[in-house]
Amino acid sequence: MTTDCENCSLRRKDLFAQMSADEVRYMQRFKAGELVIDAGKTLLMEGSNSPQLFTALRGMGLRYKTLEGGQRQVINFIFPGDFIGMQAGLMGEMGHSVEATTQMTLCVFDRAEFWTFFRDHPERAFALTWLAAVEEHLLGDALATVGQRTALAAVAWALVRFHMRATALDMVQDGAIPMPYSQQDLADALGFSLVHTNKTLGKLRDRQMISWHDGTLQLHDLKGLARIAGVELSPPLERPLM
Amino acid sequence: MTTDCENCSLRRKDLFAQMSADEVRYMQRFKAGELVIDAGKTLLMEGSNSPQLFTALRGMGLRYKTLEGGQRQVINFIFPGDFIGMQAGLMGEMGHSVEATTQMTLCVFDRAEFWTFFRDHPERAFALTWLAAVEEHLLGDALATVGQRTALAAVAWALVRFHMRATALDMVQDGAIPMPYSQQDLADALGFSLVHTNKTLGKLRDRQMISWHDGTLQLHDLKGLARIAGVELSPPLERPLM
DNA sequence: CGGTTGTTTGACGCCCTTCAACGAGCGTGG
DNA sequence: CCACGCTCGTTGAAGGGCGTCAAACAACCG
Repeated sequence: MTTDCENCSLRRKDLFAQMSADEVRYMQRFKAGELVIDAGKTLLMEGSNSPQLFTALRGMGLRYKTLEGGQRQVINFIFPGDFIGMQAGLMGEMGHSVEATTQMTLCVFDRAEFWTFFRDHPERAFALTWLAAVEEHLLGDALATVGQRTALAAVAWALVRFHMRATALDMVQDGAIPMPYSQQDLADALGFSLVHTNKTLGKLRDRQMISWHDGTLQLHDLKGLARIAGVELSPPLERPLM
Repeated sequence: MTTDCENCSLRRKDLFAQMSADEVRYMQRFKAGELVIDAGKTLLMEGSNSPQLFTALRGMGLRYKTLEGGQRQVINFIFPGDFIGMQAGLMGEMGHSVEATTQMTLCVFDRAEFWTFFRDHPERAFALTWLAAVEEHLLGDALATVGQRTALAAVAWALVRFHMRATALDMVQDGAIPMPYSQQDLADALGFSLVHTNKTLGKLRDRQMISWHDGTLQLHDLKGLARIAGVELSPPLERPLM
């Protein structure tokens, strides 16, 4: 019993670009099924060549790379609506691993059908490229904060970004955001040690700008955080949904 | 007097994926002209919405973002064959600035024609998406080094990567690579200060692994550098040429 | 010749890493 | 029931990698 693209609640979020009825019908045909994966399991491995592509329907995960020294760099956090596996679909090899942080249910597409996108449905192919461009943009931002911002600014940046994305997906209730990730995950995303990340979060907590416990995050002073991060509080980029 | 795509020497490099004669003809029609830009000049500004797209034919440049504090993060170094302006072409706004480091000559495409790619030439549209996926892959690598590697490993990584790309483009003569960038550029790419980057380069020089002067870079111990960087010495990813 | 840009080196200090320890929550098995 | 192990968050102390400040040198140019 899978969700029809027609009735998919994700499609109605403001974050995602409108799709024509024709496009929706086409995606429905393209959809091979749904996959439920448990928390902590890995969906794709770096270097693998998966025959399937996914878009996250429910749940959250993360993309990461592992270096030779054993260090882990978290590339980004995966929210519902994110498309997963494009690198394998296009280049034949994933550049990072993907793992589920909570239980996730994913829309499954067959990679073999991927090519027909470009031949038969140019709007969808355009959307795919658009998506890749958005990811590149976001990765550029992440690179800039990891490279240039101090720990305090970097943590504030990550939390603000997280909040904006969650807000765009209507995941915020009474100012409380589901936050399934560990401080280690955040540390690995920002390139800081766990200890220092923890102490930096402590500073923001002492200033009563955030509270984060029991898998729930609250930002009590969004403007203050944005000032510390050095970013504008603009809504996230509109993006296509696959 | 512009270069015909037919005779473009870039197309013959191993780095770039083969194109059918049909594709070459189509790209030729798509090409609006050539642009020569002087060293130090800005080609695209962050936030701008350029009506034109480019691929670098000759010369080198760099992509960068500027933060509110005035810091600069270099996103990557631009080599001949790189496609420039995709973000503006797809999302309507550049996420970073682009500037010429040496004099550059660029192939100019009209953005308005961009859409016809997807409608009339699905192979080219596919190549474009492929290109975006490659960039995402490379950015992920960069993020991992900036986030996780020490200064010595990061500098070695950057030099090895630079060497491999230059080699794939036949820019190496007697082990000497043209290196038009300043140490400040490298520092801003890796997220280290100029002083510390300089001292790190000094260490590699003292070990007689590199020499870099007068705009020329030589790597005397590629394997040693790769070991310090913690990377495999694999050839760069094949990529499409626009 | 002065002004500018880029490289190099030394001194000093701090942000961040590492090491270490402790507590809370939570399953598992005695 | 409680002991036990495991994960995760928290805090303190010590040390080092890296940033900042400063100055000098070389190359280039008007």
